[in-house]
Amino acid sequence: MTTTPAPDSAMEGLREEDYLRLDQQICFSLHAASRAFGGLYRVILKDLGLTYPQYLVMLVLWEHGELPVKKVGEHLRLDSGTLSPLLKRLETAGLVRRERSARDERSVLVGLTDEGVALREQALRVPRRISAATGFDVAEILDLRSRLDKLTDALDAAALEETPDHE
Amino acid sequence: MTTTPAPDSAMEGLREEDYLRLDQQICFSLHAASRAFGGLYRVILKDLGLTYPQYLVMLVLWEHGELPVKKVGEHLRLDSGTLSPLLKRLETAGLVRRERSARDERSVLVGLTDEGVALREQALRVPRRISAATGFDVAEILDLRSRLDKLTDALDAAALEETPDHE
DNA sequence: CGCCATTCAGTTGTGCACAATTTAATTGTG
DNA sequence: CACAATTAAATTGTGCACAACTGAATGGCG
Repeated sequence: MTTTPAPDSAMEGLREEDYLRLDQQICFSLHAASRAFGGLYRVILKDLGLTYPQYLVMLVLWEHGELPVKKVGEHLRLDSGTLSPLLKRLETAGLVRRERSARDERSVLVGLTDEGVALREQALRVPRRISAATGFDVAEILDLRSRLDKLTDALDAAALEETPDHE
Repeated sequence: MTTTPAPDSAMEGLREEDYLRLDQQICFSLHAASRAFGGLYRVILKDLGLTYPQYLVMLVLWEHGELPVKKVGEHLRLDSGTLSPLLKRLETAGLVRRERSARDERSVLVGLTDEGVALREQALRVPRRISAATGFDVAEILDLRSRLDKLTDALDAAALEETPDHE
């Protein structure tokens, strides 16, 4: 229980009740925004036959080519428990190919099939539609992105601190 | 993680390929931030025996008291498909009580048990820990919240436009 | 060299999100 | 009043997220 109090100058006058309401606001907002994004992607990606997380995996493969499952997971912050069934579905859909690495038999290399490579052409029109849907210009998007990344780093660090078996 | 690539002032000069990369950045960031938040809440809420979505439901009930399932769903943007099993688990945990409305037999009223009311005392210390973990002050949180809400509204409107059966 | 801790992918189990459907109650309209 | 349309909750089915665990392969170290 070694929580750093982080004395915020502006929070002095707030009671715990106010915190509870403020907290409600921020977690509601983030939760809602995340799901709204997922909802729009769901509609737009329906033509491609991809879900939102599947689209993220395809983006990684389009950019980096063949990768071991581990590396894909590092790019997306996902573990094998999520990726294994997801990749199996992409393989069933014919977009992705999986094979054991010869160099390291523990590792499985994930690569694109011809069909997977071809799908990139369809995907190229997705970002413009998403971008237009946000109503934000590039500067706003970049600014929001940097704030979210900063938030993510802080939250990850804090979660690590809070974890009981953290020595 | 990676630094901002070529912060061009306008979208004019961007090709579709650039869009695809930019898009990757923003959807990665939002996805990651959302899950980082979930991860921290998971750690902090473990003491209370609540998941993050369950905590959101409890916040609504602490603030508004007894409500029909429909109203809870409106506050959280969730439907009965998500809420029914979630509320059943809260009921099993002894925090929540469900009963058919006498006025409208279709409706089910969700209320807090004594135990559910009592849990609020434990929950009061959660927001301060979350807030401290973000490393953001109140002004930053409020600013981020308003941007996210604006984004959510835009995305919802766009998803509606994109829906095929939208007249 | 041989053993053991580590690493990687996969599996299992729990819970959330959401679409589509089902059932029952209510409301609106002729 | 009767009956069709609507509404509320629950159920079913798919997919994602993550913790905990399994099993196989690897690499380090005595």
